[in-house]
Amino acid sequence: MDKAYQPQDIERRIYERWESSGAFAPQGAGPAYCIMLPPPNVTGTLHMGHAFQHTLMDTLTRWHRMRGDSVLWQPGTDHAGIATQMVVERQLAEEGKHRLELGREKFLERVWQWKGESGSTITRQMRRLGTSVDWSRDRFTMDPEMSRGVTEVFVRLHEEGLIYRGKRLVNWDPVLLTAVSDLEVLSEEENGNLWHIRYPFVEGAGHVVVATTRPETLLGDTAVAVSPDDARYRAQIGKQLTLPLTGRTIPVIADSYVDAAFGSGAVKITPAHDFNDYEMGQRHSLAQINIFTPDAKLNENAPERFRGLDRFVARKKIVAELEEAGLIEKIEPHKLKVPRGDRSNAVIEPYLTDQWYVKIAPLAAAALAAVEEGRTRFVPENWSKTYFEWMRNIKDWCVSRQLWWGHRIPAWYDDAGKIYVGRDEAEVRKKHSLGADVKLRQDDDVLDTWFSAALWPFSTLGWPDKTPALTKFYPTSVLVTGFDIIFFWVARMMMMGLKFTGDVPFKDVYITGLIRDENGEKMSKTKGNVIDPLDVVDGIPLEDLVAKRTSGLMQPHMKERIEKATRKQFPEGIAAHGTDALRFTVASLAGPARDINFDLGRVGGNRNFCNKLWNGARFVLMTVEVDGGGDLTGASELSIADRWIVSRFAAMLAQVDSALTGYRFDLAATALYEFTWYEFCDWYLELSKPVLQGDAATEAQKRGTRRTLVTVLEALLRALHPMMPFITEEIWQRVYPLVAPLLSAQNTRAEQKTVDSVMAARYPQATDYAADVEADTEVAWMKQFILAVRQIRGEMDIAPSRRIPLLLQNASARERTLVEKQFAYLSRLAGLESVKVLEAGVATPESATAILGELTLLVPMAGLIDPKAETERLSKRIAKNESDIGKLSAKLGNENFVRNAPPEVVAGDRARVAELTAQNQSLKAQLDRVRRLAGS
RNA sequence: GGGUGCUUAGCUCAGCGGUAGAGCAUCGCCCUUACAAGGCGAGGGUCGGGGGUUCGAAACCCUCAGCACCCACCA
Repeated sequence: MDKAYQPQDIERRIYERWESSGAFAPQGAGPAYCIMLPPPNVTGTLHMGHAFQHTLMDTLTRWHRMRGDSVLWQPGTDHAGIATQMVVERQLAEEGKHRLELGREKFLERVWQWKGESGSTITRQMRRLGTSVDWSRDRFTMDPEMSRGVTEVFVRLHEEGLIYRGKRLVNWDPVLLTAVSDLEVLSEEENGNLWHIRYPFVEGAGHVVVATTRPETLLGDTAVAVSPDDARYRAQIGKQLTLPLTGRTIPVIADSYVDAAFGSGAVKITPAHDFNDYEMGQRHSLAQINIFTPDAKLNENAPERFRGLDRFVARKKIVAELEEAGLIEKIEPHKLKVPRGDRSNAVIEPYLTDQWYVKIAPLAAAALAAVEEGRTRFVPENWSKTYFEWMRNIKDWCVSRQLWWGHRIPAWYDDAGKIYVGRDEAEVRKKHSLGADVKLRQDDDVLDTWFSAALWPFSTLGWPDKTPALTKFYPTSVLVTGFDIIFFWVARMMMMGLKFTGDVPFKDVYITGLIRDENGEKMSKTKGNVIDPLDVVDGIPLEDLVAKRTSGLMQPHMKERIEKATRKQFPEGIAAHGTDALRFTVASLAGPARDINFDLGRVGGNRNFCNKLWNGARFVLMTVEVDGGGDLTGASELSIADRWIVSRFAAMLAQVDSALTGYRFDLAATALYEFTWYEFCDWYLELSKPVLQGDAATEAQKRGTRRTLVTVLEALLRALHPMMPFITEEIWQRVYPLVAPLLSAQNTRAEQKTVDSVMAARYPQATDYAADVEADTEVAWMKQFILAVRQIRGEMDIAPSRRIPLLLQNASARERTLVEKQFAYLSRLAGLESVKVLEAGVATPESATAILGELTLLVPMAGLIDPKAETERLSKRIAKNESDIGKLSAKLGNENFVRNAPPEVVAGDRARVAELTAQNQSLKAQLDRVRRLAGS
């Protein structure tokens, strides 16, 4: 084995072997366990959020697989309608072309071509992360089988009256020229104005002042509304006003929606261009005058001089004309929420169009009930509140999009405009007895991408057919996803799943935090703070990183700032850390927090952890192979340290099990890390050396230790494997042959005599290993003993190579026995030359002192220790003890504490005070002696 | 306007009713044949402020402040 862990050599080779072995597909007859991979955009690339969530899913998948479950992790990609279409349109624009010139068919060819070129990027990247999905079942949302499910759902919902077509206001994106759903509109506060405009009365003098943020929509006004309770306007209700610039006459109406306290208390009503006004228009039977073209220019319903003007150009012109006519009362600066499309960033226009809607209330009711009844559980639990809140206020879902890339709506129109919905044209003709003479035209629109995504948990399993996979794996076990798509996706899968399968799509929804940069900022290309997970894995030189972050920026002026920040943050680029270090890091970041700040330093720490594991394994292999010749089957005897590490291992496994069961990947990672480094490497490997390297131990004792070394290591590799698949596989391949002859049948999967990969081995169970209280206690004492000596050595700057003599005072019978029995351990780990037990009353040389219970440890100072340094050390210790004694005594002096606290707590504190007091007594005596020495 | 989180060591985060923890960074001694990507020691926090419950609060309750996010039709 190399001296240091070199991940890049190992990872690719191992992944290829796993994949080609077919081990990612469901195996065996164990209970079904299934995770649906949230399908990434087929033309996208892997970002840190994917790396994070995929690691968690892979950890669960591998863990359950090793526990003997029949595991399906279903992969796939999403066609991502708008996003993908925009990319291809941009490519065309660079060639000076537009999709309308190409026509639908040619354009779609281009998109498929692009999908073919870039579609494998993300799946390739996923392989680098070790993702153990069942690639043989890979799906794409626009595969024929997936599309069949989409059509089926649409037709059935339509047959039940749960899909309808309606003309109403939708969120219209005037740049993309399509309707979008409520969720795809983001409202940000922006600076604007509140224009107070005078609308003169038709009869008589005077006017009503209306306040508006959108003066250009005045041209579509069909009323002015006031509050019925507003005394100022009571007399004007019912009167007619002259709508400026148009000469039209509109009425003053009363509606309780109007807030008398806002603006002027009078609101212009434009039913065709505002959601509230639309509803008020319905209540008062007002006309709807659409004044915009689809790309938000004024249309033929506007006075001629405004026609063809963009809405914002028209706004200026209208305000200018009003001002000229003396109709502007005042203009106030005003902050308002501006709705923008999440993809185009264009200001969204409420616009009257015909669209397809899903009637959501009946679907939502079932989805609400399922979570209320606990059939689906959110983890952490409080996300269910967010889900409830949205579900209770949900509105009908506009599912049609005026795009080309997506599932075309299965509806046909005849020349009279009559609509027929069916699985295909033939079915429609047959069902409605339409002869060949009737011309039918399919709806041009496609479905919202989230419509097909909503079917993912069952469409991927073969629905509408009743496939074995569907029966076995639905409902799936857990959905792992971010809170940002609870509404977009989770809620919709719940509704569709319940509707079409009668059961929830998943039992658990584990909501992860969102990965941000180290300052808590969202990672984005615009901010230039993106860290590509594969750059963390493979490393990237500074210049390449700068180039990557500053190329293709939407806002070129940010370039300089991004470059500067990048050079400052990564003066030497990013080092290669390997996949396992990245995976272990993101797993240990997966705590309950909602925002997760990605800290490269922690990946570095975990790369070191990999190296530690690597070298620990190297030690084990070297000692076992060299010393034992690999023969571990003979008679063996376990040392106290052997029994201890096994006992500790059992405790760690129990922790990991409960952590992973509760989706606390962070706690599982911590338990594994601490055991591996602090117990196995720091203590056990060191404790094994006196046994293996000396002549004192018998062959059986040596064999016992070698066996323990290698069997615990082998099981530890299995325990670590779900989070760190590559390094554990690489080491396991070398370790397993040594332990295979020793493993009982229960340690391999029942159906396999031997396994050729750690991913197919059985996950170690706490109950397979013996807890050993005696060993725990004894080793704990030895550790205390060794640490006490080490502390003196450390603080006195005694070189590690210098062996020192040690004297013991007040040793109890048990301590004498222990010291004698464990002398080899103690002397080796504490660097002792000798240990001498002093009888009571024997004079002691000047020494540095440590106290362990009753026992006093003395390191003679001659030639080793500076009396002044020892004075300081003792004083510090005494002061600390005194402060502790003070606190505890105060507590014990409170009779309420003594009366009410559990007896064991009180007794514990009392014992502690007694111990500290005794300790300080000897320390003080010692201090006096050393002081005299220092003074002389 | 509703709702949800967060505030613990210089930085990034665990702990969630009984003596303040980890990683990284810092300081000291060590190239002790598993590992210098390391070993052994050390320093560093009145757990955002205030109040309450309790024998005991970083943890539970109230309140204030700051930060972040989500939802909503105030023109």
